[in-house]
Amino acid sequence: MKLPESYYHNTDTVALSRDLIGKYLFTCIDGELTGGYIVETEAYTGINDKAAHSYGGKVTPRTQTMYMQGGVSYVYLCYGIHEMFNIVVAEEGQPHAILIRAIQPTDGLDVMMRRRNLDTPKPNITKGPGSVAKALGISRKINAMSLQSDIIWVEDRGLTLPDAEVAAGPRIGVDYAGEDALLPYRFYVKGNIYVSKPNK
DNA sequence: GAGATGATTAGCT
DNA sequence: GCTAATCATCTCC
Repeated sequence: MKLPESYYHNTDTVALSRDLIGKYLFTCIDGELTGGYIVETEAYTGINDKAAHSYGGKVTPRTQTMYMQGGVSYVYLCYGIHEMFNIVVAEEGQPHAILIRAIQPTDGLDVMMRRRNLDTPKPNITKGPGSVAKALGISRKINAMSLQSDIIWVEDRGLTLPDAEVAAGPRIGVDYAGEDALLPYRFYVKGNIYVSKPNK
Protein backbone atom coordinates (compact mmCIF):
# COMPACT_ATOMS: atom_id res chain seq x y z
CA MET A 1 0.00 0.00 0.00
CA LYS A 2 2.77 2.46 0.86
CA LEU A 3 4.32 4.22 -2.09
CA PRO A 4 7.70 2.53 -2.76
CA GLU A 5 11.04 4.21 -2.20
CA SER A 6 11.51 4.40 -5.99
CA TYR A 7 8.44 6.60 -6.37
CA TYR A 8 10.31 9.45 -4.70
CA HIS A 9 13.41 9.12 -6.84
CA ASN A 10 11.70 10.75 -9.82
CA THR A 11 13.63 13.90 -10.67
CA ASP A 12 10.62 15.62 -12.26
CA THR A 13 9.51 17.30 -9.05
CA VAL A 14 6.73 19.31 -10.66
CA ALA A 15 5.17 16.20 -12.21
CA LEU A 16 5.41 14.42 -8.86
CA SER A 17 3.64 17.33 -7.15
CA ARG A 18 0.75 16.88 -9.57
CA ASP A 19 0.77 13.12 -9.05
CA LEU A 20 0.66 13.42 -5.26
CA ILE A 21 -2.76 15.10 -5.46
CA GLY A 22 -5.19 12.39 -4.36
CA LYS A 23 -2.55 10.26 -2.58
CA TYR A 24 -3.10 9.50 1.10
CA LEU A 25 -0.80 10.88 3.78
CA PHE A 26 -0.79 9.20 7.20
CA THR A 27 1.04 9.71 10.45
CA CYS A 28 1.09 7.53 13.54
CA ILE A 29 2.37 9.74 16.36
CA ASP A 30 2.20 8.53 19.98
CA GLY A 31 0.13 5.58 18.77
CA GLU A 32 -2.57 7.78 17.24
CA LEU A 33 -3.29 7.29 13.54
CA THR A 34 -4.31 10.35 11.55
CA GLY A 35 -4.39 11.09 7.84
CA GLY A 36 -6.26 11.96 4.69
CA TYR A 37 -5.72 12.56 1.03
CA ILE A 38 -3.63 15.36 -0.37
CA VAL A 39 -5.53 18.20 -2.05
CA GLU A 40 -2.82 20.87 -2.35
CA THR A 41 0.95 20.77 -2.96
CA GLU A 42 3.78 23.03 -4.02
CA ALA A 43 7.04 22.04 -5.77
CA TYR A 44 10.41 23.44 -4.71
CA THR A 45 12.93 22.51 -7.31
CA GLY A 46 16.40 22.81 -5.88
CA ILE A 47 19.29 25.11 -6.62
CA ASN A 48 17.67 27.00 -9.51
CA ASP A 49 14.52 27.93 -7.59
CA LYS A 50 14.76 31.26 -5.78
CA ALA A 51 11.81 30.37 -3.58
CA ALA A 52 13.53 27.24 -2.22
CA HIS A 53 15.73 27.19 0.87
CA SER A 54 18.31 25.41 -1.23
CA TYR A 55 18.55 28.11 -3.91
CA GLY A 56 22.08 28.49 -5.23
CA GLY A 57 23.17 25.17 -3.73
CA LYS A 58 23.24 26.53 -0.21
CA VAL A 59 23.79 23.90 2.47
CA THR A 60 23.12 24.60 6.15
CA PRO A 61 22.33 22.34 9.10
CA ARG A 62 18.65 23.02 8.41
CA THR A 63 18.62 22.48 4.65
CA GLN A 64 20.89 19.46 4.46
CA THR A 65 17.79 17.29 4.78
CA MET A 66 16.71 18.49 1.33
CA TYR A 67 19.89 17.06 -0.16
CA MET A 68 19.11 13.55 1.02
CA GLN A 69 17.84 10.90 -1.35
CA GLY A 70 14.10 11.19 -2.09
CA GLY A 71 11.65 9.48 0.25
CA VAL A 72 12.27 11.30 3.53
CA SER A 73 10.46 14.14 5.30
CA TYR A 74 11.68 17.73 5.67
CA VAL A 75 10.09 19.56 8.58
CA TYR A 76 11.01 23.05 9.66
CA LEU A 77 9.75 25.98 11.68
CA CYS A 78 8.58 29.19 10.03
CA TYR A 79 7.63 32.52 11.62
CA GLY A 80 8.62 31.03 14.95
CA ILE A 81 5.22 29.38 15.23
CA HIS A 82 4.35 27.11 12.34
CA GLU A 83 5.94 23.82 11.38
CA MET A 84 5.79 22.82 7.73
CA PHE A 85 5.91 19.34 6.27
CA ASN A 86 7.67 18.64 2.98
CA ILE A 87 8.45 15.44 1.09
CA VAL A 88 12.03 15.28 -0.17
CA VAL A 89 12.28 13.88 -3.71
CA ALA A 90 14.84 13.19 -6.46
CA GLU A 91 18.31 11.75 -5.90
CA GLU A 92 20.91 12.43 -3.24
CA GLY A 93 22.54 15.81 -3.82
CA GLN A 94 19.49 17.27 -5.60
CA PRO A 95 17.61 19.43 -3.04
CA HIS A 96 14.08 19.04 -4.37
CA ALA A 97 11.05 19.01 -2.08
CA ILE A 98 7.26 19.12 -2.19
CA LEU A 99 5.36 21.14 0.41
CA ILE A 100 2.06 19.62 1.51
CA ARG A 101 -0.26 22.59 1.91
CA ALA A 102 -3.60 20.88 2.56
CA ILE A 103 -5.21 17.45 2.99
CA GLN A 104 -8.78 16.21 3.26
CA PRO A 105 -9.03 14.24 6.53
CA THR A 106 -10.24 10.64 6.39
CA ASP A 107 -8.82 9.00 9.52
CA GLY A 108 -8.43 10.13 13.13
CA LEU A 109 -10.57 13.23 12.80
CA ASP A 110 -11.20 13.32 16.56
CA VAL A 111 -7.47 13.25 17.26
CA MET A 112 -6.86 16.07 14.80
CA MET A 113 -9.60 18.19 16.34
CA ARG A 114 -8.02 17.73 19.76
CA ARG A 115 -4.59 18.77 18.45
CA ARG A 116 -6.10 21.85 16.80
CA ASN A 117 -8.29 22.72 19.81
CA LEU A 118 -11.49 22.51 17.78
CA ASP A 119 -14.74 21.00 19.01
CA THR A 120 -16.37 20.85 15.60
CA PRO A 121 -14.75 19.60 12.35
CA LYS A 122 -14.27 22.86 10.50
CA PRO A 123 -12.49 22.82 7.13
CA ASN A 124 -9.62 24.87 8.49
CA ILE A 125 -8.52 21.83 10.52
CA THR A 126 -6.07 20.86 7.76
CA LYS A 127 -6.13 23.99 5.57
CA GLY A 128 -2.69 25.51 5.07
CA PRO A 129 0.73 23.95 5.68
CA GLY A 130 1.01 24.96 9.36
CA SER A 131 -2.42 23.49 10.06
CA VAL A 132 -1.70 20.19 8.31
CA ALA A 133 1.46 19.66 10.35
CA LYS A 134 -0.29 20.46 13.61
CA ALA A 135 -3.33 18.29 12.91
CA LEU A 136 -1.14 15.32 11.99
CA GLY A 137 1.13 15.76 15.01
CA ILE A 138 4.14 16.51 12.81
CA SER A 139 7.04 18.24 14.55
CA ARG A 140 10.71 18.72 13.88
CA LYS A 141 11.32 15.39 15.61
CA ILE A 142 10.01 13.88 12.36
CA ASN A 143 12.55 15.76 10.25
CA ALA A 144 14.56 13.46 7.93
CA MET A 145 12.27 10.52 8.79
CA SER A 146 11.94 7.85 6.10
CA LEU A 147 8.52 7.61 4.46
CA GLN A 148 8.94 3.83 4.60
CA SER A 149 8.70 4.04 8.41
CA ASP A 150 5.61 3.33 10.49
CA ILE A 151 5.56 6.92 11.80
CA ILE A 152 4.75 8.75 8.58
CA TRP A 153 4.03 7.50 5.08
CA VAL A 154 2.05 8.00 1.85
CA GLU A 155 -0.35 5.47 0.31
CA ASP A 156 -1.90 5.04 -3.11
CA ARG A 157 -5.49 3.94 -2.61
CA GLY A 158 -6.37 4.08 -6.26
CA LEU A 159 -7.84 7.56 -6.07
CA THR A 160 -6.85 9.61 -9.12
CA LEU A 161 -8.17 13.01 -9.94
CA PRO A 162 -8.69 13.96 -13.60
CA ASP A 163 -6.86 16.97 -14.95
CA ALA A 164 -10.20 18.77 -15.19
CA GLU A 165 -10.36 18.81 -11.38
CA VAL A 166 -6.76 19.80 -10.70
CA ALA A 167 -5.56 23.35 -11.26
CA ALA A 168 -2.03 24.81 -11.28
CA GLY A 169 -0.98 28.29 -10.27
CA PRO A 170 1.71 30.41 -8.63
CA ARG A 171 2.94 29.45 -5.18
CA ILE A 172 1.85 31.16 -1.98
CA GLY A 173 3.95 33.38 0.27
CA VAL A 174 7.06 33.50 -1.92
CA ASP A 175 6.81 37.03 -3.32
CA TYR A 176 10.46 37.62 -2.45
CA ALA A 177 11.49 35.08 -5.10
CA GLY A 178 11.18 37.48 -8.02
CA GLU A 179 10.17 35.89 -11.30
CA ASP A 180 10.30 32.42 -9.75
CA ALA A 181 7.35 33.41 -7.57
CA LEU A 182 5.19 33.30 -10.70
CA LEU A 183 6.03 29.72 -11.71
CA PRO A 184 2.93 27.48 -11.77
CA TYR A 185 4.36 25.05 -9.23
CA ARG A 186 1.29 24.91 -7.00
CA PHE A 187 -1.32 22.23 -7.61
CA TYR A 188 -4.73 21.98 -5.98
CA VAL A 189 -8.14 20.35 -6.31
CA LYS A 190 -10.60 22.83 -7.74
CA GLY A 191 -13.36 23.77 -5.36
CA ASN A 192 -12.15 21.55 -2.50
CA ILE A 193 -13.05 23.20 0.80
CA TYR A 194 -9.71 22.27 2.38
CA VAL A 195 -7.65 24.11 -0.21
CA SER A 196 -6.21 27.40 1.01
CA LYS A 197 -6.18 30.77 -0.76
CA PRO A 198 -7.32 31.11 -4.42
CA ASN A 199 -9.50 28.15 -5.25
CA LYS A 200 -11.25 28.26 -8.59
C1' DG B 1 27.10 37.05 20.29
C1' DA B 2 23.64 40.26 18.24
C1' DG B 3 20.25 41.55 14.70
C1' DA B 4 17.05 40.59 10.84
C1' DT B 5 13.62 37.70 8.91
C1' DG B 6 10.36 34.16 7.16
C1' DA B 7 7.38 28.17 2.10
C1' DT B 8 2.04 31.50 8.15
C1' DT B 9 -2.15 31.78 10.88
C1' DA B 10 -5.77 33.53 13.86
C1' DG B 11 -8.36 37.03 15.40
C1' DC B 12 -10.24 41.49 15.17
C1' DT B 13 -12.19 45.49 12.30
C1' DG C 1 -8.27 43.60 4.95
C1' DC C 2 -4.73 44.20 8.51
C1' DT C 3 -1.67 42.97 12.04
C1' DA C 4 0.36 40.74 16.04
C1' DA C 5 2.42 36.58 17.57
C1' DT C 6 7.09 34.43 18.19
C1' DC C 7 11.70 31.84 17.58
C1' DA C 8 15.00 28.86 14.94
C1' DT C 9 18.09 29.86 11.64
C1' DC C 10 21.16 32.52 8.98
C1' DT C 11 24.41 36.33 8.40
C1' DC C 12 27.74 39.10 9.62
C1' DC C 13 30.85 41.17 13.43
